[in-house]
Amino acid sequence: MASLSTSVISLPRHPNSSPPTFSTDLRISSHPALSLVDQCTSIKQLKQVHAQMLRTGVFFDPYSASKLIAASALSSFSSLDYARQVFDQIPQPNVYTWNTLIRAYASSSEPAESILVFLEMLDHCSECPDKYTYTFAIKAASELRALQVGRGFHGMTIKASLGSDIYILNSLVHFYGSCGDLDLARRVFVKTPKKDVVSWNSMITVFAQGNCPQEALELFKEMEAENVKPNDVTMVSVLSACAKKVDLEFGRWVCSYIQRNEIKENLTLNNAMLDMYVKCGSVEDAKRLFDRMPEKDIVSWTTMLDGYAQLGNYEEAWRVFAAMPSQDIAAWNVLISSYEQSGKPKEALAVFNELQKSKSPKPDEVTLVSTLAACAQLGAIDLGGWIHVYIKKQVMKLNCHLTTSLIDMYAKCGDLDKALEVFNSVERRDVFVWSAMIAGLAMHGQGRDALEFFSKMLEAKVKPNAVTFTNVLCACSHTGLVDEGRTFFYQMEPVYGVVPGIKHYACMVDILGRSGNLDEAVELIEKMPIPPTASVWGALLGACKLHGNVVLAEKACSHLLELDPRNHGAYVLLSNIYAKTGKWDEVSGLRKHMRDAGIKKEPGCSSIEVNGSVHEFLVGDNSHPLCKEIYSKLDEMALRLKSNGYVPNKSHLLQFVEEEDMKDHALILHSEKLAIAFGLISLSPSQPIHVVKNLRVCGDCHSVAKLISKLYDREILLRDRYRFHHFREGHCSCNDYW
DNA sequence: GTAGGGTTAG
Repeated sequence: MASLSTSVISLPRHPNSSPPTFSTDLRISSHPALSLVDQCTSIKQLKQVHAQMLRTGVFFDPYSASKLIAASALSSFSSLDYARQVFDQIPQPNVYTWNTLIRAYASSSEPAESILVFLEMLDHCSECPDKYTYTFAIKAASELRALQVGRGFHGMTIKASLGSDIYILNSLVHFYGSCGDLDLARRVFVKTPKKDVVSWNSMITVFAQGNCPQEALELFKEMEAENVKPNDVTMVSVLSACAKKVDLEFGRWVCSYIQRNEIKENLTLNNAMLDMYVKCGSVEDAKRLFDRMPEKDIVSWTTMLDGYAQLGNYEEAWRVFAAMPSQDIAAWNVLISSYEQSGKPKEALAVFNELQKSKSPKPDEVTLVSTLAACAQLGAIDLGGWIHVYIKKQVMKLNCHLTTSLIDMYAKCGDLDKALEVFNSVERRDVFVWSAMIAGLAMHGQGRDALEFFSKMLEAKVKPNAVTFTNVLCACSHTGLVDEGRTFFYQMEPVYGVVPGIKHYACMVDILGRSGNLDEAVELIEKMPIPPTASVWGALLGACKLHGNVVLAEKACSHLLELDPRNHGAYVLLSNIYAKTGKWDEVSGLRKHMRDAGIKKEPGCSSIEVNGSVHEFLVGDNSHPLCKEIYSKLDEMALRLKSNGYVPNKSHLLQFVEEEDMKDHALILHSEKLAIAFGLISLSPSQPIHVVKNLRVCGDCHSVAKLISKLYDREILLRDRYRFHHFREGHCSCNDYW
C-alpha cells in the first residue's frame, strides 16, 4: 500500500506496466489510484492523484472521476471550486457524477449552487434526475428556505413517479418545516404511506423547531402508540420540545425514558439533555449530568456556561468560562447577552472590551447585536457608532438582525436621523426592522411619522406582528393620537389577525387614560378577555396622576398592589397624586407603610456620556471627581432660574419634607439636574447634552430643562424610562404631553 | 458506488 506521508506521491507501478483499459474493465474499481484518493489528507495530495489519474487515463472512467469529485467536495479539506474544475473536465458525466456535485453543494456554504447545478443537469445530462438527485436538491432548497423552488422539486418527483419514495418524502417534510410551513410539512407526513423512524423524527423536529413543542410531544406519544421505536435522534427533538415548553417534569421523565429504553447515549443526546435542564432552570441536574458525561465538547461547556449566566450566577459562569478547553465566540456571546438581558449593560460592554483585547475570537453578528443592545440601554452612542463603523470596515453584511439593532441603538441614543439613515440604506426590511423604526419615531414623539411608516410597511407587503402594534399604539400614546389609537386597536384582530395581548391593552389604557378618557379606560379593563396585569393598572394609575383623580387612583393602586405587592412604582405614583392634591397626611402614611414593609423606591439614576465614558449620578450624589464644580454650577443654575421667575414645583417630592428650603434643595439635587450640570461644564456649547434616566422624568426637572435650554442656549436630550424629551429654545418635543 | 431526521449564543 502506498504511503501518503510524503507530499510528493509516487504511484505504485501497475503490475504489468501496461496502460489499463476502461469501459468494461472491472479491475478499475481496485485501481491503485483510487485507493490513494481515499488516503489524501490535503488538497495538494489530491491534485497529485488527479494528475496521475489524468496521465494514466483512469480519470476518464466515470466511476473514478466521481470518486475524485467526492473526495474534493466532501472531505474535511474540501474545495468545491476544485471539485467543480474536476467536474468540468469530465466529458460525459453520468447521473452519479452529477449527484455527487449537487450533494456537495447542498451541504456547503453555497447551497444555491446546488440548485444551479441541478438545472444544468436537466439541460446537459442525457439521463433524468433520480431519487438521489432529488433528495440532495431538496436539501439545498431547505438550506435556502426556498419554498417555491422546493415546491417545484416536489412536483417533479411526483411526475417522475418518485412520489412515494420514503427518502424524498422525509426530505420534503424537513424542507417544508424549515420554510416555516408546518401545514404543508404535516400534509406530506400524513400522506407518507409507510412511515419509518426518520419520518416521525422529521415531523417531531419540525414541530419542536417551529414553536409548536406541544404538538411535538403529542406526536412522540402517537409514535409510541404506533409501536415505532424511537431512537436517539427522536429523543433529541423531544428534549428540545421540553426545553421550549419549559417543562422540567416531562423533561426528567424523558431522561428516564431514555435509560429505561436503552436508547444509546451519545454526545449530542447528552447535550440535548443538558440544554433541557438548563432551559427548564435546573442547573443542578445539568451539572450532575455534565460531571458524568464521558465526552464533552464546546456545546456542552457553553450550555453549562449559559445555565449559570441565565440564573445570574456569574461567579460560577466565569469559572466555567475559564475552565473550558477553548473559548469560542459563542461562549463570549453567552456572557455578553446574559448581562445585557438582565439589565447589566455596563458589564456586557466590559466583556465586549475584554473580547476586543483578547484579539481572538473575532466578534460575530450575535456579539454585535448584543453589544448594540447594551449600548442602547446605556445611551452609549460613541461605542454604538464605533460598532457601526466596525461592521462597515469588516464588510459584514447588514442582515435584518443587525439592521434592527443599529436602528434601535441610534434611536435610543437620541440620534433619530442616523436611525433613519440606516433604515434607508438597507435593501431588505423585515417586520422587525420596520417595527424598530416605528418604535424609534414613537419614542421621539413623532407619532404621525410613525403611523406613516406603518402604512408604508403595509404597502411594502410586510405583515405587522404583535411587536409592530405595540409600537404603533405607543406612537399614538406619546403623541396623543386617541382616535387613531382606538382605530388600530380595534382593527388588530379582524384586519391583521393579531390578537391583542396584555401590552396592547396596557397601551390602550394609557392612550385613553392619558387623554382624559378615564371612564372608557376603566370600561376597557372591565371588558378585557385576559386578566389585567400590573402594567394595565399601572397605566390607569399614571393617567389618574395626570388628571388628579384620587378615588380612581386608589382603586387602581389597590389592584396593582394585589398583583404585585412590592411594586414601589405604585407607591410612588399614588404618593405623587396625594402630594399633588395636597394630601400630605396620606403621603406620610404611605411612606410609613413602605418603611414598615421594607419597600424602597428605586433610586433615580441619570447617566451622561462624555467623550466615550459614561458618568452616573444618583440623587444628591457627591461621589463624582468633579463634584465641587458640578455643585457650584447647580448653584449658579438655581440663581439664574429663580431670577427668571422659576418656582420649584414641590409636588414632585415623594418625601414629605418639613422645611420649605429643604424641599427646594431635594428638588435641585435630582439626578437629572446633576447630569445636566455636569454636561454644561464638560461639553462644548455646540454639543447637545444627552442624559439617560432610569425612571420617568420628574415634572420639575422637565420645566427646569426647558428653561435651561433657553437660558443657556443648549440642546438637551433626555431619555427617560418611556421616551425622549428633546429640549430646545425653551420647548420640549413632547409638547408637555407625557 | 450516492440519501432523509439531532445539541449551544440574538
